[in-house]
Amino acid sequence: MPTSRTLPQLLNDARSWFDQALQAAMTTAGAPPVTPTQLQLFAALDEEGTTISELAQRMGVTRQTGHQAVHSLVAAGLLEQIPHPTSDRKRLIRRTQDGARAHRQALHALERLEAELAQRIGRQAVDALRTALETPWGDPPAL
Amino acid sequence: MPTSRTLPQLLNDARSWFDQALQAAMTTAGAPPVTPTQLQLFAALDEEGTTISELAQRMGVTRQTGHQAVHSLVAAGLLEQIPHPTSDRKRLIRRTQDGARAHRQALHALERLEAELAQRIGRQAVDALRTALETPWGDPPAL
DNA sequence: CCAATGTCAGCATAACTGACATCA
DNA sequence: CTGATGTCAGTTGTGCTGACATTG
Repeated sequence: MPTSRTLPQLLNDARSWFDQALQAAMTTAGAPPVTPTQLQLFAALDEEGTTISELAQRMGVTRQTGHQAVHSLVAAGLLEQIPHPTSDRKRLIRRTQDGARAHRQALHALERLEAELAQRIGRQAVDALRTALETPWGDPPAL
Repeated sequence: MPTSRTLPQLLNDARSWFDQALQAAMTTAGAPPVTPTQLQLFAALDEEGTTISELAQRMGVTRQTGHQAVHSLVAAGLLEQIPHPTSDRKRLIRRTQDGARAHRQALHALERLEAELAQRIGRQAVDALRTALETPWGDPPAL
């Protein structure tokens, strides 16, 4: 018996489980395939609209990476860029109607997945998982 | 207050925490930078040597992806390919001495990281995390 | 002039599929 | 011949850095 699998591996497998299931759920629902990365972008948006720079900061990626992610979602018709009310330099990112719908569908699918997981490994285990992950871990240590 | 972050996001953040810390620990130790992906490859090896196809199966990736990962580690001097005793077609992958050393260092770093995490969020929370992740989740549901 | 913002272009990594030679 | 194996080549997705125009 080899030593137990490492936490990074286990975390990765868990993430993959959700990724695959979310993809499957969205495609069978005929919805645009929203990846968890894109879902994270949607979650970082607010209702009034958000600039790309602000969005990138919230997601913890560079401005350019944010730009690219937004660009592909604009191309897919799920986001739109509108002029900023007070500044010509800034442009606000907003969900289109299709985007808002896809966002709701994805969130709903995740809720069902979490419920399904609770049935499989126990509600208590899922809650403990959430709790451990939601507790702030602080900066990665240098040791 | 927006609804709580999704589990895939939380899992991703946790994985990133380990990734960054492991990278930092290895480079400050002067060791070859072993990514968690590469660590997973090492974990899939057995002592006698393993074929690329077998390795890829254990990692859950394609044969070609496995080949590529092995190739870069051979180039880095951490793995070597030796002829198979009974078949000319197969070639066995083994760790070099450097590879075995880097592997041990990485595993040790992860142990210390897990201990550090236990100090920050509690041993109980870390144990619960492990337990929830180690419980078999089954196949991703189709819903 | 300076700093923030958006954008374009290019690079790196890690996954994938396709194609092909080889050998049990 | 067939199937498994190793390999090469190309594509995709997602992150990065660098460079540049625009504008407050």
